[in-house]
Formats: sequence, structure tokens, C-alpha cells
Amino acid sequence: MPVCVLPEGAGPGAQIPTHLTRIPISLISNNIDISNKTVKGKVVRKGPLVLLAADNFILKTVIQEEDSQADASSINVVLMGTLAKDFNQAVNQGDVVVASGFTVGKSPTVHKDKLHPCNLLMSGDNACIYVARLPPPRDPTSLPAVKRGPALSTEVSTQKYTYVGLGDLKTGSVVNVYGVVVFFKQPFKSRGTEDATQYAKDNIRLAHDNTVNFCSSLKITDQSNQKIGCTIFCEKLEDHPKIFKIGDIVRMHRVKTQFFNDSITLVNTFGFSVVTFDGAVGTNVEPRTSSRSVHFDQKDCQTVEELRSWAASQALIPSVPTTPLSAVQPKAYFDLTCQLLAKAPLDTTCTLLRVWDGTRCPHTLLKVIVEPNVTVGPTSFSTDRENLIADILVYDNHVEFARQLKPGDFLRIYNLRAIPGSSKVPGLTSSQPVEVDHLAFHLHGGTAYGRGIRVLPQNSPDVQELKRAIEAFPEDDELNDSALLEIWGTPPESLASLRASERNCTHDIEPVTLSELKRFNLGRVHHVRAQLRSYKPHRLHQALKLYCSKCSSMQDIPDDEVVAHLFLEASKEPGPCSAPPWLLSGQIDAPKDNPGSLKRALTVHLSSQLMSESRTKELIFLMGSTLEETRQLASGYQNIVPVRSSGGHLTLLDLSAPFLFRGRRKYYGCRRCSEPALRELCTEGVELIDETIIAKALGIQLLQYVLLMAFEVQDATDTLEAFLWRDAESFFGVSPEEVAANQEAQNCIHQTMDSLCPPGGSTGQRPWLDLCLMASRTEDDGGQKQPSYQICHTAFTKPPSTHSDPEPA
DNA sequence: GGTTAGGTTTCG
Repeated sequence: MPVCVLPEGAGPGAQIPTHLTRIPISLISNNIDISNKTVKGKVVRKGPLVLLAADNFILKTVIQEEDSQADASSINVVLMGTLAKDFNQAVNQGDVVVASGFTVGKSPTVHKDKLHPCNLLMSGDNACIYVARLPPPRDPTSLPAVKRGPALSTEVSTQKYTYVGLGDLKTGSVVNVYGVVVFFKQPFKSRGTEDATQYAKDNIRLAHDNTVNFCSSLKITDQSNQKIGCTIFCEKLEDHPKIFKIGDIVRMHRVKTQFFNDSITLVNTFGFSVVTFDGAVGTNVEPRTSSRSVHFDQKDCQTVEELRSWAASQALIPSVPTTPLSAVQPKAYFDLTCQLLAKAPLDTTCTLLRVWDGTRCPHTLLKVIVEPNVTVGPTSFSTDRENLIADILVYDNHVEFARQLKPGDFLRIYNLRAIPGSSKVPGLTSSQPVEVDHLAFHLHGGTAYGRGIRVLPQNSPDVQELKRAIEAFPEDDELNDSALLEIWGTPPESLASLRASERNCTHDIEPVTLSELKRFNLGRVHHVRAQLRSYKPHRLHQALKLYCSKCSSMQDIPDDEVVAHLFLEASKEPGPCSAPPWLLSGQIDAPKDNPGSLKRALTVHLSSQLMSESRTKELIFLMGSTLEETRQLASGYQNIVPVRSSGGHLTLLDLSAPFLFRGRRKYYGCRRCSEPALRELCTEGVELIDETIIAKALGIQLLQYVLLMAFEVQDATDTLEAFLWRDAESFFGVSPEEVAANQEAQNCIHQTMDSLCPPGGSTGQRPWLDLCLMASRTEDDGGQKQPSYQICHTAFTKPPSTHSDPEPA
């Protein structure tokens, strides 16, 4: 038996043959006698089981000597044959193993992984792995949260939780519960832990006493028909239950029972975690959580489904969870699912949200007039669209939340009130008389009745439905902003230090005003000083494009849904399929996108060249995976090329899908300029296999990520639209490729744009830009020559802070 | 290893 699992609770060393002696991993070298020696360590990484040929497996794992963090105490272990297969089944990441019967080889990856310079090779009858397991804990409720390995790991802990029915709760205990949500409030700011009286008494303030805390309030029920109030305090919003509507199901771990007002309530306690499920019968049982370590098994799935059907039979869930604008009744309170188009802070206690849901309200709606320069998002819309837009006034505590909303966000607004014949409204100007039959939408201050706003995730079914309703309407092409240009003075020279950008070109020319510039001939470079009046698109993903340097075409990044569909279609093509001779086939486990789902094997192809060099993580050709699975696997392999079977042959996917996944980065090829084919890569002597090498081998013309934005700039004389494109990277100081893959780079762009065009700030406060503009002529669709301006040789420089606070680190 | 809140509107 090559893999030997020691009995539960066996002490370390139990049942390991006595003639074997343990040596420290750090002492392993090619020169020592390893007969009758063992090494012991914790499995810190467990690679996938790879099928090399019929019934020949290979698996790589890293074990680390416990109590030691030094690199040389972690060693690669390569398992072959049945041992690899058995190890894959019996051993989990985190297990402590003892290995015997190994041989010592040179680690080919020492420079890369900085682990032990040797590796252990284990194959044949002598090789044996002993696994020591700790006894399972008696009381699962007293355990800390189960931590799962890195994202790639597909293990699900075997730990079991017990759940107490809501009818069986006893005071003074810590329990795990399930329940159907019958009432909820979105997380709201609590007073926090800074207690003024305490502070005065102690005159000492500890750092953690100052933290803001959020509080969620909900009421749940189950088959016992008990309705139990729950209060959740967490500093982080993402740790709160993600409840979208009544009927959602929550599972909470480690809540304590308390007696309050003659009934039992639940409050989160140390180690608390919560997952939420949609309450609709028949939909996927997908846990909503931001936690990476969810324990979720078949039993949980069953519990959720039982609660769903019980709730359905009890008519707990309202038939119409939210009201479309078309069905809004005057004086009524209602929940609205909508998309935010624009917003404008009106005063410190009130913000205007301009939303739509694709339906038209039969009542005349109040329209709030605001100054264009306080509006975030488009300042005007086509008349057709305007007719569908509802203006919502949100007050007090909701103003702060509204600050974080971005045009384009999908929202659910709870307990909105339709007020007929509205009286005074901030921002309403005399140009619009207050008419009695207007309906105004107010989100009053406070959190009573669950009043609040929630951003819905893109993948929620309600958002999908909303998108369909909205897509039925044509897009507004141009913003017909007829607002008169407000005149702002050009800054005096002494304010030059407040400029937010500088030119780095070599043109030595005097700045001109925008109106002068427009009179000059095209085809030359100009310098201007201007402020950013507006820009588009506001959504970064709409600014990111793919550009082909060969045919100069520009295209949008394919929509995730479209790509996901391509992967799905590709996976449906049945085998068998012949792979070229330079590829070896094997199988790996698909990551589970749903913890309850069954294990699925995916076919992978590896180049025999790379395989012989033990470079199996550097490039794989992956078949039959979904987009999400490919993404997840990309954290474990340097390069993943998705492939499919087509007409019995192995081919690449359609070029609408990325042809390559490199970590978080995806690469696309030009459909026009590529001649894709599966050709062998020459990797000998190539240290880093990257997108260029792969694209070249596969006959793909690589598309470049570019950022394309239109800046509307203004000075005292005129406005002008200028494109930022070729020099966007030097303007923002981050590459579009980074922006496509990395949140930090995205934040950097958002911060830059916010400082150039502060949401809610007046134009007067905006920094001035020193710009180098290239004026040229481009043809529009009708073949007409149009002037076009491009921002070049200009870099954003952070305008100096106006207050004296030190810069944050 | 524990406080915060502990549903219930309606003013703008």
C-alpha cells in the first residue's frame, strides 16, 4: 500500500516501521545515504493529478517541515504511478505526511520557486507516504471558520456543522442556524464602539475603539414558524448577509442567543460567518458570500431546498417583490429595481438619483433641475429616454451611501415613497412650477421598514431581467447637452502650480485659447490650458478597447456572457479528437464553481518538450472548461490556451474568445489578421513563455489593450472634445493591459478622473490641465472630413492638496 | 472574546 493513512488520533510516528529514521529536509542532498530515511512535513501545495499515458499518473506536491518557514525546509515531491493517484485521493492540503523510499533528484525549479535545491522522486514499490490525521473535533460549533487553501484548491472540508432549528433555541448558547428572511435592513452605520461616556470616564481611547461598525437587522423563520430577530455587527460591509429580498435564505454560523423583550434574538459572535441563497424554488443553490472559505455540501443544498418549498407553501414570499415604475401608486411605499443613470448632490442632506427601469410611469413625474456641473453622469438625455427617467430624492443617511454609487450601477431601493403633489424640493428652480399632479419619489431618512439602497451584482437574475427590459430601448447617441457654456476665467500664471497635468513634448510653442485653436489649420500641434468639463465613458470597461496594430482596427472587449457562451459551445463538441503528436494528453480536476457540484475531469494537453523539462505548469492546452473554470485554473498555470475538438481535430476556439489566459490577464487575437492553427512552440532555451511567443506560434495577430476616452475640455473661450488614446498610458501612468487585469490600476484611473472632474464639485474647483493637442482630420460615417483632436505627450500630475494634511502613505 | 441595536416610516 503506497499511501498509508494512519488511524485517527494516532500519535506522530505511530505505525511507521521502526527501522526508518527521520532526517530534516534541510539536510537532504544528492550525497547522503537515503536508505531507511524518512522526511516529515505538511502538504503546503498539492498539484493536480496529471495523466501521462494510460494508467500512468504524475502529481507534484510541496511539503514543508513544520515549525520552519525557511525556503530550504520546503521541498518538491514528485509522485508517480499509482502512488500519485492514491495520494491525490487520500491526502489533502494541510495534512502532515511522512515519506519513505524516495530518491533524491535535482530540482529543476529551484530558481523559480526558491524551494529546496533537490526534489524527492517517489515511484515503485519501495515508495510510501504515511498520512497522520488529527481526530475530528467533537463540537463543531466551537470551531473557528474552516480555512480553505488557495483559490485553485477544490477541496471541501469534511467538517460537519449542526444546525439548531429556530424553535429549539436556548438562551446563552452559540449556534448555527438556517432561516428564511421575513424582514431585513441593509447594513447601516451603528454608533460604533466609541462610547462617549466611557471615553469621558476613562479618558483613554484605544485605537480599535474608534472603528466604524455596520449593523444589519433581520428577522428569519423556519418550519417551526418561530420568527427570530437577528442583529449582525461587522466592520466590513462584505461580511454582512447579502440579502436582496424577502424570502432569501440565510445560513449563519456562530451566532449567540440572547433574551430581549420576551423573545430570543441572535447576535453574531466570534468566528461568525453567513451565506445567503436565493429563496426561489427551482433556482440554482448558489451561496452568496465574499468569504473564500465556505463549507457547503449536499446536506446544505437539501436544507436550502426544503426551506424554499416550505416558504413557498407558507406564502412567505410576496408575489411581486419590487414594483416597476409603470405600476407605482401615488402615496404608496414600494421597492424599486432600477439602473442609475446620473446623480447630483443637491445639499448636504439630499442627493438626486436619476434612474430608470425600462418602464414608463403613467403619472407625471417631478423633474428636478440641477446645475450641469454638479451632475455625475450625463447631464441630459434624449426626450424618449427622459420620459422613462424617474428622479429620486434620497435624504440624510442615504446621502452618504449615494456618494458611492456610480452611473450604470444596478440598484434596489427599498421603501421608496411616491408623494403626489410634492411641495418643496431642493434644487427645484422657478423655471419649473410646482404642479399638483406631479409624483415625487422620496427615500426618507432613517432605516425604518428596511429603507435603504443596495447595489445588485451583475449576475443577479433581477439584473439580468432589468437589462433585457432596458436593452429594448435604443441608446442615446450623443448627449444633446444644450446647457449654455459657463465662462470660467483662465488661471493667472501664479496659479500654475495647481495644474494637474504637464506636457512632456518637445514642441516649443505658446499656449492658445480653445477658440483660437479651432481657427487654426488642422494637422498641427497646439498647446492649451483647459479644465475638464466632462468625459466619457464613465465606466472604465467601456473605455477599454482592443486594438490591432496591423490593420488599425479597434473593437470592444467581448462581453463576458458572450465569451462564456463560446466556452460552453466549445465544450459541447463531442470527442474523440486527435491531438497533434507533440502534445501529450492528461486530465485534471475542474475547479468546482458550485461547492455542491460534482467533480468533473477536464482534458489537458501538454507539450512533450515542456513535459520532459518538468515545466508542466508553464503552458497547458485546456479542453472542455467553462470560462469561470479557466479563470480559476489560470492561477495555477502560467499560460492556458483553451482548445476544442472540431471535426475530430484539436483546434483553437473562435477568436471572439481570449486565445490565452495568463494569470488575471486575457489575450485576444485579431480575426482579420490572424491565421490561427495549433502549431508546436519552440520552447527550448526560452526562459519565459509569454503571450508574444504563444501568439506567434499559433499564427495569431495579438490585439493590444488600449484606453479610449473623450475629454470635453473648456477654457474661458470655448469647449472642445479631445480624445485620449495613444498616449493614455503615459497620461495615467498605468498600462491599459494592467487596467484590464488589475483593480489597483483601475482605482488609479478612477482617482485621476475624480481629481480632474470631482463628482459633485463645481467647475471652478477643477484643476487646470496643460495639454498638448494634435489636430487632424478624420472622416465621419458620411465621408465628411471632421476635425479631430488627440491629447498627446501629456502626463497627469497630482495637483497639490489644498489642505495641510500629510499625504497618506 | 464583547458593545453597537433591539423593525414600524410619513419632513424635505
